[in-house]
Amino acid sequence: MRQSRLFTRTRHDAPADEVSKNAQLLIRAGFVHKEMAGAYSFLPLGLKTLNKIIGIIREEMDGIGGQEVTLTGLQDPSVWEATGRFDDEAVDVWFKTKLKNDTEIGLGFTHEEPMTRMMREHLLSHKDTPKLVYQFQTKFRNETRAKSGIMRTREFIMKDLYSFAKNEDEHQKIYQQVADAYHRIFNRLGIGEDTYQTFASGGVFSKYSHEFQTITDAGEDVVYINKARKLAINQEVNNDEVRADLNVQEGDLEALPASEVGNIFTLGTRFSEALGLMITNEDGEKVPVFMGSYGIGPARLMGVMVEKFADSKGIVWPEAVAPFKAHLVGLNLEDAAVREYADGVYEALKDNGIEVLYDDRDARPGEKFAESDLMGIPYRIIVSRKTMEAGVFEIVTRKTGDVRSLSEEELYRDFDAIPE
RNA sequence: CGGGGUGUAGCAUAAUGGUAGUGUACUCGGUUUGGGACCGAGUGGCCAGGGUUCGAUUCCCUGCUCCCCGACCA
Repeated sequence: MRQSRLFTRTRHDAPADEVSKNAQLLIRAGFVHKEMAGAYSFLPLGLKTLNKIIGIIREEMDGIGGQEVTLTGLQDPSVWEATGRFDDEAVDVWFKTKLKNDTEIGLGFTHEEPMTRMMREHLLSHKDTPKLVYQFQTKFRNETRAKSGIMRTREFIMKDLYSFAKNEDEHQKIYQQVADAYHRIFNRLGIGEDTYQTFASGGVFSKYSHEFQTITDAGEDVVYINKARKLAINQEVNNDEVRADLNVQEGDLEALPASEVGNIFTLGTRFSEALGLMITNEDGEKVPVFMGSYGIGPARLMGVMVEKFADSKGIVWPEAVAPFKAHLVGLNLEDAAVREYADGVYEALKDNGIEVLYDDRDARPGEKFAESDLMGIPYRIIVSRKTMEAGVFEIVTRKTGDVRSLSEEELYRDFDAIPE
């Protein structure tokens, strides 16, 4: 993409009403726009990154047999009343509104109820399980206090997966498969090292649920971690009983701030019983489906990555999620020969399948470098009169600042092999 | 939801009971051209409603907004 056509601009100063690093940098770099408290719009660069995160999650969900759907965000109260969750006393984050005919409806904050009811039409036999169904869908939560930039908002896309098993044994296998997929996702996003599968409070059907907590100073939670064993316990369940269960001493745990980037939860038959999602088992008996739910917030992940990887110059994206792999920065473009040369490099990079943002603007070098650093694209390719005459390309790795010269042939052939 | 703040130009900020200054951004001209350049000229602003006052951006009230701390986050 030609930067001269990008409608967003960067800013020197962060808006005064943003305190979090993620929002400050994402706004300064032109990735997001704050519409109101807890509601952010995604601009071209931000949407590219968000979609890359979503793409990775989607690949891993598909990889374990997940089938993607999109449920409506409008919620029928009757299905929620069946589980007692339409009551504002039971759930305090509801956004509710009314149809023109005065019928009350809700805006979905999660989708267990409608998903469970919908599946009544499709799951009838134990032969119909296991099934995994997921979506990337906008959730609305009327949080009393939005905070931490894009990490805690009132409207956000969530990947929510629901699993349907014929019994608890089958469910446990799925649960583990999803946990494994989550680990792969966080590894691919470059935060696997600092992301812990964390014991958290369970429910009626399981003693524990699991959160995936990424260590970051921007985190809202505190988790107790034993790094050697890759073990973590959420503050809310860090007690004698749980530590005994996990065979860990209090003194071996380190309290660290963390952000919850995912969770996996055994629902059991709570929803299937309440909503009548029954299947016929091998013995001809009607039994409720054994369910699980599994969430990941792509935008929160994006915020966590900014928080963890940014440096004093700006954002540093992992290659897997950067809006572009390369930032082609053209200098001396007022010289028609250099511009023609740079344009050619841009076309060649695209022809070689390299996602590239081409700074083709007639701006000064310092400004271009500063903006490039702010945006955090992993590799900067500089072309100028100097590099044109020398017949080389100057490659700067954003993360390390390493500079190297490559020939044209090396650039196109070895780009993927450039070490970080 | 409890407590505390906040609101001035696109953005960041200053001053002020007598209609507002600076930086940046933007426009134009000129000089520049490998780390957000320099000179000159220009455009552009007091959250909303009510009150006090000769006069309110300023003081008071109400509302709204946004931020922070706490609670909450199934």
